[in-house]
Amino acid sequence: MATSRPTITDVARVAGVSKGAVSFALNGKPGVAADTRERILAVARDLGWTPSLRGRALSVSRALAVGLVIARPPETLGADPFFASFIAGIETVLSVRGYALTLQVVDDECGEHESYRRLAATGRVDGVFLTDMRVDDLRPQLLDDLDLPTVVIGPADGIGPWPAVGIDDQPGIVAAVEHLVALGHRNIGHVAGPAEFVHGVSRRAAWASAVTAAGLTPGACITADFSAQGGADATNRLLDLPEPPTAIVYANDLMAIAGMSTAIGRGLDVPGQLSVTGFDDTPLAAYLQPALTTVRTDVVGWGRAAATRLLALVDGETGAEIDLPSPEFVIRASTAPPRHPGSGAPSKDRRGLAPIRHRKES
Amino acid sequence: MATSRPTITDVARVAGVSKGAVSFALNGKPGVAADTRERILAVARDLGWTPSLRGRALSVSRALAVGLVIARPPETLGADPFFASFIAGIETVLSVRGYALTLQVVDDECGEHESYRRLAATGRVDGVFLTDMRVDDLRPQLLDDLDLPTVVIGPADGIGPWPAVGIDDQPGIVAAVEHLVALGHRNIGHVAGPAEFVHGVSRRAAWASAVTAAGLTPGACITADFSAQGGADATNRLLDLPEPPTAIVYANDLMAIAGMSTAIGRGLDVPGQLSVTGFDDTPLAAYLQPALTTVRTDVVGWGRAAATRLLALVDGETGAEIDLPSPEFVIRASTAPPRHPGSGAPSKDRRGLAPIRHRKES
DNA sequence: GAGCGGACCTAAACCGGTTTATTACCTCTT
DNA sequence: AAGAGGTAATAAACCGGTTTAGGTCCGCTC
Repeated sequence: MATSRPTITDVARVAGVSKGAVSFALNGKPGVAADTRERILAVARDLGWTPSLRGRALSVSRALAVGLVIARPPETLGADPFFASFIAGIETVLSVRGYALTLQVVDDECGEHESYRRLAATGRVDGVFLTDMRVDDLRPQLLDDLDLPTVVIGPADGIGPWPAVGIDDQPGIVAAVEHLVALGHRNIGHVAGPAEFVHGVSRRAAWASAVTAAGLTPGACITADFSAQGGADATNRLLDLPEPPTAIVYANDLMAIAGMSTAIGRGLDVPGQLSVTGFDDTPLAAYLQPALTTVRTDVVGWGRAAATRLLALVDGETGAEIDLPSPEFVIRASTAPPRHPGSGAPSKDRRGLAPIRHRKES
Repeated sequence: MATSRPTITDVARVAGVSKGAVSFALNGKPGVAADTRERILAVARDLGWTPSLRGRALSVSRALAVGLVIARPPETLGADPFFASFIAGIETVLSVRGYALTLQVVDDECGEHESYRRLAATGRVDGVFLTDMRVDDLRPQLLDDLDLPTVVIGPADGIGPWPAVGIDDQPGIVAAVEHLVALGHRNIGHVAGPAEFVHGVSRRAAWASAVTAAGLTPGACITADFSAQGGADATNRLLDLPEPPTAIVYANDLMAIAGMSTAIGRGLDVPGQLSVTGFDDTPLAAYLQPALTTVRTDVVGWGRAAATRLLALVDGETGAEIDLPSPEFVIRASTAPPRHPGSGAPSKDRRGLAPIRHRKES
């Protein structure tokens, strides 16, 4: 059994100096002669000393960790590519600063508040990321009361005075609508996320205004829940309408894929009879049949930016606004000109022969 | 600005007793008279006292946190439903014990070792979960050397003496093969995960032995990388064979979905001309066209069991082996009897009319 | 040569808990 | 009445760092 790791006291004893001197030397602070500093560093290296996080955390009154609380049912969480990339981005920043990420996954909104309270009360983290912002979200106020530095993940507008790092959803949705309009679609529907979420309503608003801006009246819109089941149901309802849309803009990929499958299951040709766009660019999107036209955002960069901002806040700095690249619209095979009434029904084989219309494709 | 939280010293002062007495009272230890205990607890409640994790962690020489290091590219990570559910399961156990989960996401295997070393050296965690086990994995030995309690996530056999919590992959794959054989398939191919991963080789072995057990010779097997791209490529190679398989067992859903789309893109009818099975039961699987026949495991329960075992190890107990339910085979629409040469090509509409063969479907 | 300032280093306090050693006091034996 | 044994509570050490308050020695100034 390995004897426990050396402490700063061991280093001091071996080097023949005081604890304080060792601390100064190791942190590059003045008050230690050059040769003494060398000696101390050498001893620390020989002994294989590394600072104890616990000792340091207590001493500096910092947790040296930040928190991310995710309140989602595992089903929609598992199919969402966002968090994996986002966390990967966060880590790149945290790791070089010696910070760690504490993750909590809770069921409901109530558990989420409880989770934040406990993180704050026990001093487990120095700050948190706030995701899945809701309209009139109570959490920023809660975290303000708890004195916990917070970075809101999402666009800054409309959420009040709290610091936010986000990518504006709208250009992506607008690009999708404009693309569909250019293809000749005149009846463009939308499957929205829940109205309680900011990214649900903002994407819906972007769809509506882009359609209006094109001189068209918005088609039908059905609010779903970002889940596969929700996407499938919403699609059925849209296609059951007397005048079903010829194109549907979905608020995320998961619903888009389920919707696309639903349409195909009903015997429709996609994109011949129905064009479909998603949002997220799931790893799967490019490998579906037909490949999904969607909106891609630099989620890793987003995580990096959010972490940078949060650490700045923790350090007491205001932290400058960080600009993120706009989302990128990726055109694949799930969108095409609408089949005009009277034109013959193209065979399904058309899919394989669809002209390459990729504007960008990694 | 809220004055900082009350400490145990504050409670002691207000209650008119010593720090030690407060500590005893709060932890239910003997040596405190009943009425004194009452008084102390009342004061603590009034002051809104909560123990400082940092103070306690230093004092008991525990981090009160466990770690999970994930070494995967964000692309395959984002599309894998495993971790979301797994982490959700872990949390249910950790939260009631006051433990937290520290998550690290790293790029490569090298970064992973570095990550573990740092977690151990700084004392950031009391134990770790080990996922994505490789054949001849060096990590258990490393963690043994680092004196960090470890629970291997995966079947216990073949990984040496280390404690493991896992679900045996094999029954699921065997069920898939038997199902396909029962449908009349005689040439069953496999798209495997990388040979370096335990769950890659074990699923492959299960496929091979099940096919052999059925009195058939295993069809072609192509090793891919669990990614969508890999699944698509492997599928193309299988279908380019002189005698392509009539059914393919994929080692995970992501490859199965990409493979199924590839087949459809080549003009094949699924399941008419090619049956497909996956593994994982992604939230999307049930909503594809055709819906994917796959293997579902209780990943949340798995996470719970792993966390229970790890906390037991951290407490110095050996921790009993925990039995997990066998995976469940979910039959959907991507599997059907092979079309015999000479029989007419059924129309695609057949899909919608496929007989209900669901054995279990939530 | 007393006074001063700076460089270098030590002792000790501190962060907020837990735990051990010790003391005060009470009761029961013998 | 002295000693044993138990209970209730306190003081102090401890976990491993950081940081402040001093203290010593040195050269420099006037």
